[in-house]
Amino acid sequence: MAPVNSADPTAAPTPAPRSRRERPAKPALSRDGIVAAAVHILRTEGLGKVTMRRLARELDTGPASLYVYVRNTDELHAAVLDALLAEVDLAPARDTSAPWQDRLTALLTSYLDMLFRHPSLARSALTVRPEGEHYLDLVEAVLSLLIAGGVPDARAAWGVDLLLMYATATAAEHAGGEADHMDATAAALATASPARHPELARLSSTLVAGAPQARLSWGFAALIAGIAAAPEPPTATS
Amino acid sequence: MAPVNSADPTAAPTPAPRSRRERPAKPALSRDGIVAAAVHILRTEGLGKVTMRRLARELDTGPASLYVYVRNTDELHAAVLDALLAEVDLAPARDTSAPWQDRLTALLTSYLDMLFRHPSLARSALTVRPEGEHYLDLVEAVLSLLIAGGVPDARAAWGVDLLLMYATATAAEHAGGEADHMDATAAALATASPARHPELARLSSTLVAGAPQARLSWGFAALIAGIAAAPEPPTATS
DNA sequence: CGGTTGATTTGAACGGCGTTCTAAAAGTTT
DNA sequence: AAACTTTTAGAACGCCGTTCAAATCAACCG
Repeated sequence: MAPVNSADPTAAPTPAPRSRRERPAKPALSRDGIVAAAVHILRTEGLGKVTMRRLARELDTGPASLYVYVRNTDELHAAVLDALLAEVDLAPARDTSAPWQDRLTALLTSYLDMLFRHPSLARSALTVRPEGEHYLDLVEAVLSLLIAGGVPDARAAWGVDLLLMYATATAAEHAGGEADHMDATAAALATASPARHPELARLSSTLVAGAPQARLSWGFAALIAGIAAAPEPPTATS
Repeated sequence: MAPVNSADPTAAPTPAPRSRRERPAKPALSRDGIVAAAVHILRTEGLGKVTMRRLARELDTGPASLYVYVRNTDELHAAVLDALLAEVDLAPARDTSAPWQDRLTALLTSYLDMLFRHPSLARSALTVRPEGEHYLDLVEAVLSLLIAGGVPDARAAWGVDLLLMYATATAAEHAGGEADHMDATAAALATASPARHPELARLSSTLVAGAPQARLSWGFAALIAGIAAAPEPPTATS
């Protein structure tokens, strides 16, 4: 590993920034500012670098200062996720000219594209509990499309979970080195002996076949069909 | 450094083990032994503690020694996952007396129960690329059940992904404090104003309704139905 | 205007982590 | 017995989250 440090403190051009209170450019630390800086780091260096210490460095302060506005790292990541959720294009939900299935697929694809744009974020998107406004917007959009498609209330409500989870999990799965994943899976499949894993050996090529895009839209189609076709859930009042 | 090991199985009452070369009881470090110890830590302390250093302490050695048998922490976690995959009950795949859908649900439920038994593991199960023998067994079982159900090859092959991903993602979602998750989501939904989120407000109770078990089996049913009903994927040769 | 009070900011520290390097020990071959 | 290869240890580097008590700042009150 190269111990590269372009910002080596011993080689500071400003000889002695005695205290960081010298420079007047400090934007006065706020939750929004913190999240914005975190998003910037995410964009340039990935979620792995969105850390309290790195973020404090970016804001020219100490890590402890952040804890006034953010409870912990998980909450920070959740806030970043919600901020990025604003990028999702909700227009398909309102456009009434196309079939509702196509609009739903377009909406989910937009959500998924956002996650792909920031691969490292996808992993945490599954586990983080989103509470932000933008997340509610997304849920509302998916839900209203299902309702518009004539899906009964109960199935629509539960189907939202299914659809969003599928999109999120797909992004999370492809988060690590993309080519690696498929290659490794294919290699593992190749080790399947026809004796122990007959079906797997027979279909090994089909299992990994298809462009990601094709698999994805097929998955959406299958889910939408399944939600519409599944039996009505019990209407028990929990 | 404190060589404190209250739960060391080989705990020697010798007050000052000057060097760890004193005791002869060292089981001679092997990949299997390492994974077994890691599983033990997982069982007792969760995945968060399955770390190179903690594991080395457990094995009464230094962290560096482990790197001969395990490339890095991710690979260690993958090995632990595969080891636990052995707990999944594959019997439903062979029992030909029940309807295939029920057997498939039983199989997936067994897989999911394993993940619930070790909640912290579920999160990494999504991102980790499983290459072990037990994972192949599971895929083979699911695949053969779909084939047995008359699902055409291409759809069955792609459907396996869908089903396993759903189960894994469900477990991962419930990994964090379980009650917290539902409560927080419900609270977030409550903040939805009927003006901005009409459908969401209308169905807020339905969205979080139902026992986890009921939602789960409904999800399986929807997926299975969707896989069977979805259009045939393009038979392009990639 | 000075002083008090409460919020904000900060430096320092504690304990933990992954990983790599180098040297020592153990085991194996010649 | 000597030369080698593999396995094990020790130590270190640089990161991380989080907490604490002190310092600073800002507003309000007399």
